[in-house]
Amino acid sequence: MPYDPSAFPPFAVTVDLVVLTVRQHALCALVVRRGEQPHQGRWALPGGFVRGDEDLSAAAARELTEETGLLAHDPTHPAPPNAAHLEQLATYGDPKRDPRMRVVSVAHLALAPDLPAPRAGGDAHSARWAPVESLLRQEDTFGREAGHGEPLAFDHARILADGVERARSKIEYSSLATAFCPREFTVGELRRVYEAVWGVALDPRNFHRKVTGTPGFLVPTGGTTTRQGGRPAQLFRAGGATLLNPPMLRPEV
Amino acid sequence: MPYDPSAFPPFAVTVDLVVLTVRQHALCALVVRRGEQPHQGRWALPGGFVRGDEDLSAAAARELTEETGLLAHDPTHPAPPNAAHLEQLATYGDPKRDPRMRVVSVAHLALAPDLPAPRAGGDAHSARWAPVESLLRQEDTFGREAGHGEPLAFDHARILADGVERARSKIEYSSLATAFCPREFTVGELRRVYEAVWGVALDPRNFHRKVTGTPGFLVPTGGTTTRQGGRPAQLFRAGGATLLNPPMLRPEV
DNA sequence: GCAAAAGTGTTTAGCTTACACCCATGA
DNA sequence: TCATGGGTGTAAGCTAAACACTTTTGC
Repeated sequence: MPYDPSAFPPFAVTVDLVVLTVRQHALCALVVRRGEQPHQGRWALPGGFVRGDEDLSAAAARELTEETGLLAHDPTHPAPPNAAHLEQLATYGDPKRDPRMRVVSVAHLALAPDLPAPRAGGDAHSARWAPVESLLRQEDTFGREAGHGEPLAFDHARILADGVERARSKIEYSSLATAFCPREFTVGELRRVYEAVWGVALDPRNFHRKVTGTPGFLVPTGGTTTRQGGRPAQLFRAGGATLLNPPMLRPEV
Repeated sequence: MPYDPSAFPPFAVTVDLVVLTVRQHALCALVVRRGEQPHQGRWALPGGFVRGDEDLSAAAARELTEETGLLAHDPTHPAPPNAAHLEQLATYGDPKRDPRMRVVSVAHLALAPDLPAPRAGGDAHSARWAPVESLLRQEDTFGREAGHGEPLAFDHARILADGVERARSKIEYSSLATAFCPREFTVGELRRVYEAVWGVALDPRNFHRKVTGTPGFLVPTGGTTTRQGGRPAQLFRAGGATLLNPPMLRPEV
């Protein structure tokens, strides 16, 4: 059945960002306070319109830098100090997802190390890191959490849940967990990333053997640190490997 | 940096389909001959514009039915006889990917059993199943293949490659390979699906043990068939399990 | 009978797990 | 000295890979 292309309906295309980090043993997402209607005053994922001459990934990288100061990191090049992992997540286009007009949102997932402080940019009045656990619990129960009573705007709870699930599964078979760590980190710090993202406890001894025994995952820098207390721990940087084979095994839920 | 939403640039949004099947031991994709400019006469992935009141998945399901007669299959419901698996793949929005206008394409991946014959629909003059190996080889070498000399239109070779990669990895840890099989199938037929998608040979004996030993993957129907020759083989239907744990292991490349 | 495909049994190697145990530091 | 986290050793159990072998049909 032919469809007249000259009469194609106009869409607005946006990018929304699921920016995840690990702070204080909890997986957190960046949310911004909406400054305008609809859902004014509600928390939402950062995002914005794609410009006319801009690729989707470029729009996502631009929004990421505006909101956080982080640079999207092309994995084929050496990482700048404030690098974050950025990848496309999925696209959301329910005709009713935005009451103003037909908006298709290309969601992206960013993984970043713990930052000093979020930086409010774009049209957001303020920004904060919130534990994903509390952001997603609201979707089900509407239990009012300390300081932020409403569920996320639009379909952003759904997008966040998809992003979290992507991150949880992807650190199983890739070295992406290092994107949550500073440039130099210890095995224990990397383990705490896995524990926070998966929400489980891992055996420190087997974890150590596993990650140090996977070729290309970690490269020792030679230095040590005692910033976590206890015996000095070796410092590592992320190695060149991107796929872990065999993968890290997530314990049964 | 605020950006005036009232001045958002208008986009056309399309869905493109990577429809895969296995025929004669080869992974094949559905391609249609373009009937109009640009790239008139070239092979392309089937697709079309998303309508004004239509969700993205609904548009993809509509295009799939128009092109093949297959029904997109909600895995929470029992499968109709002509069911296909359909899922979102990725979104492609390079500003220059279509010379006519700014088009964002939300690609979807469909997996279907071997069909009697493709059915030309939409604005396509004709449709055919082509081995993905030959469709993707053209991207690199431009070696002229029998009967179809040019690479795919637009960025469709890239989209196809992404869809094939998704299918190859997803049959590792999910029961999706059964989507390539008829409703009742033998272990050997399922193995030939894996072999065609991965392009490797698998040990029939270990494969048999593995798939029949994974709970919920296959349920015996009680019947047998000799349509593959040799000793009669038990017939199975896809079980309720969607995730395979432990996964099928793809041999080293 | 013979070819062909379907299945079963068995051995070996690699990996995960659980946990005992030792190491090096700060307080 | 003790608490804390870092790191190594080791034995048990599970899985996959390789392959010998039996089963059941069509021709």
